Amino acid sequence: MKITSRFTVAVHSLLAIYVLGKEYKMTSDLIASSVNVNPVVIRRTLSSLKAAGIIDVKAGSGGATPVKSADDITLYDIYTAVDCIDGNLFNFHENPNPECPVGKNIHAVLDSRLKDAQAALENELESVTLADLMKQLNILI
Amino acid sequence: MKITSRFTVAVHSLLAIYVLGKEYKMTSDLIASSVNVNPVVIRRTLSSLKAAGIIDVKAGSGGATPVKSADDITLYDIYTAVDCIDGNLFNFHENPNPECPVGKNIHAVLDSRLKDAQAALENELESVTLADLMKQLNILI
DNA sequence: TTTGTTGTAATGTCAACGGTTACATCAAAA
DNA sequence: TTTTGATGTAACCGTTGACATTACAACAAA
Repeated sequence: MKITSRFTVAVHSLLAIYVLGKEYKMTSDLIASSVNVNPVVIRRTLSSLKAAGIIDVKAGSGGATPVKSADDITLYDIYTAVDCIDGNLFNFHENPNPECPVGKNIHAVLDSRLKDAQAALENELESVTLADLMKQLNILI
Repeated sequence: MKITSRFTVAVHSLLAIYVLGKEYKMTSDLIASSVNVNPVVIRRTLSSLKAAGIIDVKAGSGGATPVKSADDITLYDIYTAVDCIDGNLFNFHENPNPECPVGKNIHAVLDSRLKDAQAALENELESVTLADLMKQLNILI
């Protein structure tokens, strides 16, 4: 099972907006042609990023523009903005048998371990900003 | 998106086998009644764990038994045994546009960050053994 | 008012998961 | 040797979520 590509699409879109936005009007069509997905997918992504206060999108006249500073946007912010995961990364089987000593205590034993693992992932995402990626990207361009 | 419950089902099953195995014959039916899923789901899980060399399952006479020491089984071992993920945790959109400066370099910029995040998750799973969980469980029983 | 764009609903396809039935295979006890 | 109780596995189903796509209303600026 994988984390939805909405996440990498969102990161890609933001890089496009923040890096190319001065030169071009960043419409959903233009971004879509860079990411190589349907423009509607981009509009949905931008809608989430807008709701999270990361960018602004102009209906009518068109174009997405930065709101937050790239230094203040972490990969974790993007990951939560596009709703990769609704709470728990790990699925847990429902209704373990409370009559069984293992079933009765499985949550007590396992829950915190799963939370720790998820937290490790999310902390790592938290440690990277969009500005970090832009620095790297500007060297390559 | 979530990591399949095969993982927590496998951990639950192993705890049952390692903790209750001395007292009971651990058949797929018995484990299924503790986990509260269909016995076939358990048989599939046990089959994976057997292929990974963690347990032995006796066809015919029935019952699952430990092979590896609980100290030598990490949550990561279980996670890989049941194939939660086939390589990359993060899905990446295919074919970003190589004509675009962002599309051309998105992998160079993002891949290592995603790998780091995934590694953080997996290292955390690697740091917990089945024996750790058994210790906790035995206190609660 | 025309034009280009965004917002969003609706629909279709596809893959994965988990549930379930069915049955062949197997090993040990009777 | 037959019976019994398990496992191994194929087959099929229903559900869910992702992503693609079409369609069109709403909108803002030229």
